[in-house]
Amino acid sequence: MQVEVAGQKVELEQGAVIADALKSVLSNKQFKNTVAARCGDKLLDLTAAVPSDCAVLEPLTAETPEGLDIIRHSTAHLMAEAVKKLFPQAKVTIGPSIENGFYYDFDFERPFTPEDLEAIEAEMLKSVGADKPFSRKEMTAGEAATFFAAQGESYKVELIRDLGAPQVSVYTHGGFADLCRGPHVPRTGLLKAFKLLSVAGAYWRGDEKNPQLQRIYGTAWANAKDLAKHLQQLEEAKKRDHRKLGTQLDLFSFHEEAGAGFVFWHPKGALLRAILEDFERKEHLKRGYEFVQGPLILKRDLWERSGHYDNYRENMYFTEIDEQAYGVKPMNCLAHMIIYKTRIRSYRDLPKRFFELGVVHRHEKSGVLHGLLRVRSFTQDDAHIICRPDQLQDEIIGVVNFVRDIMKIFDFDFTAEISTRPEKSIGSDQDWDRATEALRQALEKMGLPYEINEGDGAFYGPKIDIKIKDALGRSWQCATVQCDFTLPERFDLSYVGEDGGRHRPVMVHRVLLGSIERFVGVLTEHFAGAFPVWLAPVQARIVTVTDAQKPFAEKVLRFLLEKGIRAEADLRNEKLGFKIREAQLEKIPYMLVVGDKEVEAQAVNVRLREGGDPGLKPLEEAARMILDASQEPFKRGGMRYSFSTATGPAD
RNA sequence: GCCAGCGUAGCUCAGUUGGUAGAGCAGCUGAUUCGUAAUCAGCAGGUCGCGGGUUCAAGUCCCAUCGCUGGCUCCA
Repeated sequence: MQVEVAGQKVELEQGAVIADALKSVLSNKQFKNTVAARCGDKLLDLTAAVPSDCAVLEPLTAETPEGLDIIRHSTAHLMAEAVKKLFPQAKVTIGPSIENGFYYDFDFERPFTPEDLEAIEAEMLKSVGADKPFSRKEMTAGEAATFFAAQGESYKVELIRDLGAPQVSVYTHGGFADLCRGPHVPRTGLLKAFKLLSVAGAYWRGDEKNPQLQRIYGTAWANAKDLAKHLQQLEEAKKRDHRKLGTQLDLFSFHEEAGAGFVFWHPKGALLRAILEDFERKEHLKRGYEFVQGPLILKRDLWERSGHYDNYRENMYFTEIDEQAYGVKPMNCLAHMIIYKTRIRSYRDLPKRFFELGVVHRHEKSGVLHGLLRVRSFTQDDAHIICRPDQLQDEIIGVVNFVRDIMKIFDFDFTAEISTRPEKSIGSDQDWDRATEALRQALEKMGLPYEINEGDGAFYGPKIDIKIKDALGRSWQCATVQCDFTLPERFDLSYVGEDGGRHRPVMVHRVLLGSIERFVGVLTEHFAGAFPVWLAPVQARIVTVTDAQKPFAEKVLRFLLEKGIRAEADLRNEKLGFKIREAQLEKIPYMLVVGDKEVEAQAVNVRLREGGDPGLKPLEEAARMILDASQEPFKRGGMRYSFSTATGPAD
């Protein structure tokens, strides 16, 4: 048969081995770097036969994403071999490749220690040195089950049973055998650049009710250089960790004596929040939102009626006032619905867009708290849009547009997901289908790529989740758009239609930044603490050279403050270099040096955080420079403010 | 909540096999008046997260608890 092998037409015999086929066209060096092969969308072991329907056969090196993935997965096998050798009682489960590396879960009588990891790593290196071949063997499911049962590998037996396939593959290298679909590198000698990183508990099949396994995480790369680079990046990421920067920049703190997951905002952090909040208020007004505000606690009866008590109770705080039970709000929707219901609404009044920077409290499990990114008390930039069913699509598009504009202003990339009905939920299948479809169509119309997250919706409706990444590449949900046909029903929301009859509106829950706390956290890491001028709590610091310039420096400060610039003056009796250093460490965008020359010229000497040095500038010009810079993201943003007004259908 | 690791001065960290706590920075006082990332000197600062226990003796060992970190599960 004719096959195009690595770009060359080759005549192969039926059943020819891939490695041989590749060897015939590749140089020795190229072949040595080949870890597997691809035929169409199939990834294959080098030891496999060329499939009879294969037209194009490509070698995969460690440099390709697929090749790297195979290296990582193979390294997981290598680790499992080492673990079984050192701890024969450990049972193997699964070991996939993940971003930057791999993990493998073991059932073992005790947790692995850091010393164990060292021993395991040493054992892995031995196996690499021995350069053992990975060999694949096909077995019937029955044979494989018997084979693994004989070794006491009960998890593998369970996997074989659940796979339900008649035929399975078993890979062996050295004395170690593992059930796996493959493919793998041909020899352990190809796995050189890896490091075991940590141990963690993980539930079998990700279910809390299952036994907890011992998971070992590792990272693996094509070569030592890439590995070193990655480890270096991990170090770099630590430097931009918002928890560290939060202390360094004096933005916020946490206090054991006050309670876990509660943020204390220091002056600069509180100012940063306020800047974000002002920005949001303005942008919401431009888009036809109205401000509302409800109380922090509401009677428990209301939470029972809304379904929160049944579905969200374990995340709520409760209290009692005058022998009456109350719940602290974990969400803002109830107050907004109550406000909606204070009068009869006409179809002409819709959509109503109620916005609130609402403080919510959620009892998150202790183990999930994480700096600002996961707290127990936070402020949502929350809105509820109550509209007619025929307006739903446009409203969702409006919100997604809003999200896109905002993310552009902050210079964030984001990914979108649609989450569908979870097991624990309320409402009819029909409503869920309609709402899910509305969300899907909105993203389709806007041409945004998205993934489907089955069963991950809120209990009252499906949602679009927008995620952005932190310094370590972990994704955090910020914006979310949730359709809700259920709460309007439960709270009997209505509007009077053109026909004079009562109709049921639809409600959209949505947040843009998600929580101010989380957003500040991600923002801090995104900019490594060097906030753009429009967000920087301190935009300019005046630094004097000696005490002699104090009066002029104070004059400059008043001038800048009057212009609306967030400025402060460092008048301390310290050397200029020292004051510059401090301002630099505080990541203040503008340093305005004032010495005798500047007093003489009635000007300031501008130094930039980024390093440039615009030099001597008259006060007016310096102020304009700073104000211009703080407008920069809005100029490039291209915000869209179109929205439907609440006047109903054409008159 | 679960698994593991960690909690020493405001911050960053030392502290030997158990022998009774130390540095740098920050702070305070004084000197210095200086041109773009650290001026010098002195002083002060700790119930070693909190509570039990073992021991002649605990920052060090054990138990419990609170908190933090990395995961798991869950979520904005």
